[in-house]
Amino acid sequence: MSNTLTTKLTSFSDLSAEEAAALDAVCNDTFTVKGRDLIRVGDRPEQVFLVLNGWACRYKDLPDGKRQILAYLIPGDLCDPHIFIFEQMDHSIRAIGEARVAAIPKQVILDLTERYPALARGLWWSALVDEAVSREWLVNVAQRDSYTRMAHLFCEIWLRMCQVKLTTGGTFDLPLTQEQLGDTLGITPVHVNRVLQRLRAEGLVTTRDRRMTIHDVDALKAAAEFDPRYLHLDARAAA
Amino acid sequence: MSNTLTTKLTSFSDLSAEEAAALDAVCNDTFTVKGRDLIRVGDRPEQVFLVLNGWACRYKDLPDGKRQILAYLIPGDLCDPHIFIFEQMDHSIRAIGEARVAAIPKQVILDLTERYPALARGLWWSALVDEAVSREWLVNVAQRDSYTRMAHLFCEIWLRMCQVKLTTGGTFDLPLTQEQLGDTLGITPVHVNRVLQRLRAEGLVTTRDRRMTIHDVDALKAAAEFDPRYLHLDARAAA
DNA sequence: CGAGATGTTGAGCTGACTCAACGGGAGTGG
DNA sequence: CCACTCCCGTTGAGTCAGCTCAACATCTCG
Repeated sequence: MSNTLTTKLTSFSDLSAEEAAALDAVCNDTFTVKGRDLIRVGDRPEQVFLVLNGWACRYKDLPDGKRQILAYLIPGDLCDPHIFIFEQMDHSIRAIGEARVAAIPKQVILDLTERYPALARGLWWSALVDEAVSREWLVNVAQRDSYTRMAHLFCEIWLRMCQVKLTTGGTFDLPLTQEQLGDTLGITPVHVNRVLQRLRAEGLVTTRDRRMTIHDVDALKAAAEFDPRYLHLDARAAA
Repeated sequence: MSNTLTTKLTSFSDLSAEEAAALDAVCNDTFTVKGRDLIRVGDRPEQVFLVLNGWACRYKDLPDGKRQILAYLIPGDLCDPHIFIFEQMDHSIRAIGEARVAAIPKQVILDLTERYPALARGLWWSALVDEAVSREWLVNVAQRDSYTRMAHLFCEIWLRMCQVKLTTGGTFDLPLTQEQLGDTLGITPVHVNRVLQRLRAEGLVTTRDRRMTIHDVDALKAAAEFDPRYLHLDARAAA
């Protein structure tokens, strides 16, 4: 069984058996964390983390105690291979709930991308998608009301989970508390609760045991004004 | 007189005379635009643009007519050299006011970074800073009220303009309309006006003829809860 | 000299916030 | 096995930052 990163990259372009094997081999140093920081502001990481199971997030804390979640790292996500150009991290990365993570020395990544150009290209593509997602989050928070905003986030998570084949029916893991959703969307936990209730009342989603079910993806997309192009999922078809 | 990109990269690490010259030589194909798109959603650009004079911005339009500005490109800014991995742009880039721009074929960039590793590293660093800025914008819009938010934006612009030596005293070009400020900060033009008046009333800034003067940078930083670390300006000192 | 773009002001409205309370479930310790 | 506590979700009621709508003032430029 190959790792999730392989699954993700395969959605971009075919990998040879050798490349897939090289990617899998990279994950020998794995460990489990639970709700703890993997990387903290000010660190200068010498390794790259790959999420194998569970979720993590990038976030920033503000002096007044507020927190903003900048991105989710779901299985198959790599926290940036380029970061070692900076002297220090300007944000932190933390596991959400329990997560299994592989630590990969940066040299291993460098060797890998040098030997296998297809992998290099795939990782590039993946990093660019992460940037595109970040841009869309800005649009989301700045321009859409809380209802549309939350629906939009769920559509995005849905598609990303589909990409790594972690959905069954309309259901997938969503290990977030309402507070964390609030820190993602820039709204209060109280308000998250009310908006979520509306989405449930309209029959769009159900949540249960840290899992979410989307009952009508198209209806949710419509509610979210969702245009999936920014995820660049079609790279394979177009290439 | 060398171009502004050279100035910017020099703030990261020294460039040899040869490297600086190579960078300058790249800008032979220049032109002037005024408030028009350089790149549009759906395009697949085969070249990279370097802003020499004036400003440009990345932006996205929404179906309901709203617009979000995602980033400003000021002199010395390159619109990403990696974008050609994607099939199509997911946002547009437009000149703000009148701007002089150099069009650089992507192959020229590739050659340059291959021949001069120091340049490659500098461009890397610059791209990473752009990402860091984008993350901070998300924090800004999601977590800070409109007053703090606007002050924060002005602090950032101030430091970026300083980096490319485009400030004189506390004054610098700010070719933005209040509507564009609104599209940047996620607030109404009407509200931009009122917040701006408050910043003026408190003696923090003055605007006149599309130029801004900051009268007390420290006071403005305090009002903005501004922490400049995300701009990674100290790369040189730390390295 | 007219027209569109930009900036300014006033007045009323509303989406999201604050504060405060309560319920249920999971873990912990006695 | 119960009592306690903490975390998380839920609900209600009042408040406010920022919005909408609408008018008007300036300015630029053809």
